[in-house]
Amino acid sequence: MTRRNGSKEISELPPEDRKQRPTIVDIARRAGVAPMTVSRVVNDSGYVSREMREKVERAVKELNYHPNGLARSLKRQRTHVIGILLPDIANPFSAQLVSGIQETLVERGYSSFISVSERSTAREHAALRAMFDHRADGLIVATRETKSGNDFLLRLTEQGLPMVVVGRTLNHPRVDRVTADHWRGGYEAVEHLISLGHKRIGFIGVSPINGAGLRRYQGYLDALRENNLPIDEKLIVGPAAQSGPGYSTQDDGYAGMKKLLALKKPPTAVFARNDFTAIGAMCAIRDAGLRIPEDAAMVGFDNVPLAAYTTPPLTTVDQPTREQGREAARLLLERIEGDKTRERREICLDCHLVIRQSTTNKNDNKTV
Amino acid sequence: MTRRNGSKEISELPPEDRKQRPTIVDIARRAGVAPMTVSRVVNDSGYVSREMREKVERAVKELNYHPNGLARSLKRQRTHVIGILLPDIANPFSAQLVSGIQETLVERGYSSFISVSERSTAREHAALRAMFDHRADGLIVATRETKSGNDFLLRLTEQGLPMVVVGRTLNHPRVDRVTADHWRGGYEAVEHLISLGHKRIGFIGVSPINGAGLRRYQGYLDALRENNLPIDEKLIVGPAAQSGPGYSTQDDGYAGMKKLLALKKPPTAVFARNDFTAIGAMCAIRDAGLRIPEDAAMVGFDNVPLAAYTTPPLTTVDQPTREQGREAARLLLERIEGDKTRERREICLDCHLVIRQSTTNKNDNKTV
DNA sequence: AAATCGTATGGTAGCGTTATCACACCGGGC
DNA sequence: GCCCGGTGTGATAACGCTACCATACGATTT
Repeated sequence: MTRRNGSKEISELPPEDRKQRPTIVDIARRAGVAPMTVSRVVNDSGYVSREMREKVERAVKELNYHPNGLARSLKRQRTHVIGILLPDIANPFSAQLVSGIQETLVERGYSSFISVSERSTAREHAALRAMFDHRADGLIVATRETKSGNDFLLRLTEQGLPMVVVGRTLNHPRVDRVTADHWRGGYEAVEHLISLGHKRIGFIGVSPINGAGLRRYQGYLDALRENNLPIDEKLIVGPAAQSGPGYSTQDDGYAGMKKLLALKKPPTAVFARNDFTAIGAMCAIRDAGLRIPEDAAMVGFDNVPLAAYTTPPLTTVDQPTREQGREAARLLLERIEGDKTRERREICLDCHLVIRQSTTNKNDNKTV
Repeated sequence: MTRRNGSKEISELPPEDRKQRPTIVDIARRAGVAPMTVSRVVNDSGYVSREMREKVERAVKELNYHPNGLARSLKRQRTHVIGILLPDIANPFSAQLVSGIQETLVERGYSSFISVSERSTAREHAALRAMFDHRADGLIVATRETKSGNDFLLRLTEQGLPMVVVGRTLNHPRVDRVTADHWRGGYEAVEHLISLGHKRIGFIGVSPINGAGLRRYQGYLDALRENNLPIDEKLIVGPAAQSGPGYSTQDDGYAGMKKLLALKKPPTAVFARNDFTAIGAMCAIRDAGLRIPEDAAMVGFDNVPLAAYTTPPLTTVDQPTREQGREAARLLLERIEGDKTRERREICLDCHLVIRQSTTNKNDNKTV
């Protein structure tokens, strides 16, 4: 009983009851071996005789020993923890991304801890700082780009923290990148509308701040251009400029669509930045007493599970989110366990259009 | 240059370039003081002269020093990290809960790391184990109850890990609990339907496994009983029994409603276990060519942001999720920083019914 | 018979912090 | 002149673990 002091508390409990978590020394004593031998058994490394191994394993079980991850990580200079930074959580995209990441990580013996920035740069900083200080072995970052966020990420990279970004950019030679081809997804969505005869096609959800970086929006612009349709800025509406990183919700969709419907010549079809925005917009159309798709067709982006259950079911662009997660984790582990300084790598996966009744009701109008 | 060996790599880089993160010793050397003094400056503890403090602060800034959280936590026996265990992530409930938790935590100087069980007990175990091994100071658990999950949680509690459960139970004298009054929420939802004249009211989303534990469902049963309406088991349909913990999605809602509509006497109103289930059910009603609420009224639970944007907007029960998060964090910190062995405490917050057009279209039929 | 090798175990030293004690200085009160 | 309390600084020893080296023994090999 050389452990701890705080003398008063000790006397209140019988010494054996003090639920101190056992350490490797406790196990060693109990099994009558050296701590080093316990370590070898627990980590299954080096030579241990059957006899010793059994003694140790018995002691481990009896005291319910689990190694202290802090001490182990400190010594090994490896935590086997990957930090995942998400913009927000209420979101099928986040869920599938995490699911894909974890799929790869668990089979390689890593755990992952998630943090959420909630569109606040202060929170983003705090989360990154916490991950860095607790020495995560690497980071997967899926937050939206901001100036100060980027600076911070670059600083961490410079300090040697391996990093992969998903669905965004970060310009650094040692930061890998995984995305889906949002440009093409947007392009095909708009081509689909054009092929249905639409000529006035709106876009909801782009804010002046980050329109340049939004590739699905660039796809929209390019599809119009290449089909010789005019780009009418009145048909492009975004969420009210806000302090945080760009984002767009059902509220923005509703408000945006109202603006479009108030125009002298409203669009006959609308491409929304994401499915939630599209859902909000569809509400506005319905509230205006108009029909979808006859009076206004709608396309979303992301193919969230709910998109099959809107009224009418939503045409949208599917991106392989889970696979992006898997690839991101793979790249990160490659860098962590292999060459930390190898040149950046980029992986771009394909999107594809899912046609439902919000653009055409030629199919019979059933959900499933 | 006493640091590290791996001799070959060293010679390839000029020694100054080795991006080793600086330690407290590096700072001490640079500032010409003892490590202890650096520690005092960094932690703002004990006596330090202005002169020393400035020297140290300069060195800290120049080398961009940040203390190693592992070492610090190991020494202090405190990580200042709280683990949050969520059932899944694609979910406004999770988002608001986390948001509330973090609100409280950041102002008290803690960080939080999230893990997701994704309805797999194996994942749940792994996540808990990782949190425990990395010595999180406490846990907030919002996963669904399962036998093996409960056992595991109880073991961790017995080992002295402070814990609060949210929206579920865990029977242990040292585990606090935060919930909303789902029973009353369910009760009021059903009373609302009864007051509109409904007599055949269905329930979607309960599986035989955990119906007993689902308090909103008990509220449904009790409301029927106390209004002398018969409980008809044919009107109660759940997701197909499955291995994992109970859950219910739009898919279950759609399938469940189809079953109900196929009955000889289908219900005139349905209470769904959650909003997503309700949304799926509404699709099934529409696909059957029926009107909401005239042919079938619908009530959900949770008041997710999307509920205001369904067709028609969904009557549902709102629970104060963010506040549950705040309370959970408060209780946990109280236990961590105060009396670790104090008796369990329970906090139950009120729900309230939000009436929209899926039960009555007397209001004018606008979304906002 | 000596050198070599695979197997088995333990000792020691640190990973990067900080609690604790030790010491040293200064001014003031007796 | 001595003691005291407040102030300032550093040395030392952990926290719990594992990399590394040292040792030891039996079985080959030369």
